[in-house]
Amino acid sequence: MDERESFLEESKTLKDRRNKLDKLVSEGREPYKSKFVEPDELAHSDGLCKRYADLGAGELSGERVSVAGRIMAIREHGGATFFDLLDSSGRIQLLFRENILGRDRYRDSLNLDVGDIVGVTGEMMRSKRSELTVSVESFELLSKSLRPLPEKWHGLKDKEIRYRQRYLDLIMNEETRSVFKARTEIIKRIREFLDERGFTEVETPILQLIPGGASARPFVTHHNALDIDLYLRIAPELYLKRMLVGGYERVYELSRNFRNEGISTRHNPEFTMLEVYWAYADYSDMMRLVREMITDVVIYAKGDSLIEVSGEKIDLLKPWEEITMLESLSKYANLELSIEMETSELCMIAEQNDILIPQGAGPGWLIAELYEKLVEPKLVHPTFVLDYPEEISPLARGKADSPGFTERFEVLIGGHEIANAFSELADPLEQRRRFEEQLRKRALGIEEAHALDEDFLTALEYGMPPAGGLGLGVDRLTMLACGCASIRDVILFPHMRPQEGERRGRES
RNA sequence: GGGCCGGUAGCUCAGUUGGCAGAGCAGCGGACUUUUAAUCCGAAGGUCGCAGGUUCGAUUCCUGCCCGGCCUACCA
Repeated sequence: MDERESFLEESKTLKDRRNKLDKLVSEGREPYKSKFVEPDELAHSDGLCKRYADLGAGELSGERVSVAGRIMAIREHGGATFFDLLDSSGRIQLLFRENILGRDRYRDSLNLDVGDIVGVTGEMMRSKRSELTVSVESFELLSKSLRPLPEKWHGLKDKEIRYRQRYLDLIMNEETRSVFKARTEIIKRIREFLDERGFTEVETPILQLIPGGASARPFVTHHNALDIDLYLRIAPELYLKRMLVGGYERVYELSRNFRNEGISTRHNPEFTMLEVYWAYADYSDMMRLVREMITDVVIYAKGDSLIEVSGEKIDLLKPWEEITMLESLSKYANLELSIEMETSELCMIAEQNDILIPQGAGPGWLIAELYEKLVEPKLVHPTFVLDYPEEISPLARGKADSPGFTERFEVLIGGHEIANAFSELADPLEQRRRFEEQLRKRALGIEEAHALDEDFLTALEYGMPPAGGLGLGVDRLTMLACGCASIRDVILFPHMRPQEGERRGRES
C-alpha cells in the first residue's frame, strides 16, 4: 500500500482530494515543489497594495510580479476565474484567464483547490470593480492541500479546534493573526524599552535543582546521567539575584515559567514572565519603571493608550492610583484591620468571607487573602497596591516603619494582577530566617511554600547590592492590550487535555 | 474539585413531544471571460461524542464515561 494512503480516512471530500493528488503524481507532476522563485523576489500583498494604490479601476500596470500563498476562495466564470490568495501580510486577488494561459494550463488551474499553496507570476492590474489583481501569466502548484478548510463565511468558531489546531485558526481568523502579531510587538518593545535603559538580557536555568522564587508546585523531571530529579523553574528570581551578586546592575529575563497547578482562563501551565532587577533602586523606582513600561509597550503594540476590560474603558495615561493593602481593605471592603490583631479574630473575619484557612495561617496571610478576595476584583483602573505582609513575601525587604510588612507592590489593572515588585531582601541572615519560616509551612503540608536554597544564601553572604525587582505577566499584559478574556487566546498552543488517539500516536 | 451549558455532514448551525436525519457554505458533475458570501442547473455526502440501560424501535429518554466552553475554588 502506498504510504500516503494510510493516514486519511473515508470522507468523500478527502477522497476527492486524494484522487486529484494521485492524478498529479501519475502524470509525473510533483505536488510538493522544492521552490518557486528566489524568496526575496516574492512580492507580498500588503506591499503591492501600497505600491499600486494609484492604479485606477480597469487599468493595467505593465509590471510583472510574483506572489505565493494559500488559495482561500475560488470564483469560476467560464473562461476566467478569480482566486483569493492569502500570504503572511494579507489577501490579494488573482485572475486566471483562458486566453492568457492557454487552454491546457487554464484547465490545470481549475484543478486547484481552496487550501492549496500556489506561486503565480503575472501583471498587476486593477479589476473593473476596483480590486487590485494579479493577472496570472504562469503559476505553479507548490503544495497540494488534502483537507478542506473551514467554511469561508462563518469561518472557524469552535474554540476547541481553534486551540488544538491553531494553524487553522491562523489561516481562517484575521483577529487571531492580529493578536499574535501584537504579542510579538509587545515582547519586542519590552526588550527595546529595557535595552534603551541599560538593562541586559540574560538566560538562566530552566532546569533547577531547587525550584525557587515563587509559591507554586513545580513540574519534576529526571536527569539520567546525574541520576537526580530536577524541576522546571517556577520563576527565575533567585538566579537573577545571583547575577546582581555577580556585578550585573540592570538585568532582565523573559522567562518561560512552569507551574504544576490548575488551568483556567487566566492560568496556563507554562507562561511567560518578565523579571527585571535593578541595583541601587528600590520599589518606588520600580513603580515608575513598570508604569512607564506598560504604557509605552501598549501604545507601541496598539497605537493608543486605551484598553478595554470587560466593557470598561481604561486610559493608561491617566494617573495610576496608589494605596496600601490595609487602606484598600478599609476603602473597598470597609474592614479596619491591622497586623497586630489576634489571629483568631482575623480567622473569624476570613471565615465570614468564605475563606478556607490552612494550618499555620498567620495574620499576614489572612489579611492578604481578604484583600485578594474582597478588593482585587474592584481595582479596575490601574492601581499600585503597596505594602504586602512579610508572611507572604519571603524574598522582599521589610518595611522599616511598619513591622510585618514589606516594601512590595502589585499592579492591578482590570481587577487582575499584572505585575509584582519589591525592594529585594539583601540581608542573608534575615533571608535565612524567612526561608526557615517557609520550611515550617512546608512541614505543615503546604507544598507551595518556598524551599530553602542554600547556594542562594551563600551568594547573599558575599553581598548583594540594594536592588528593586519586578515580575510582569507577559501573557496577561497581552490579554489586556488585545482585550482577550482567556489566556488561551494569547498563547499559540495552549495546553489541552490530549484527545483519544493523540497518546497512541506518540507511543507508536 | 464543584456548578451550568455544549458535542448532529469538512465548516456554521437547525431538528427529532421516541418512528427513513435537515439547511447554507465547502466538495463532486455541468453552464458562464471582471467576480469578490459570484450566479444558475444536477447528483451526492452522516458511527447524531463514546459505552451501557429502558423500549417493538433511541440521534431523541435514563445512567456512566470522554472532550470542550463559561462560572467557581487553588494559583500569577
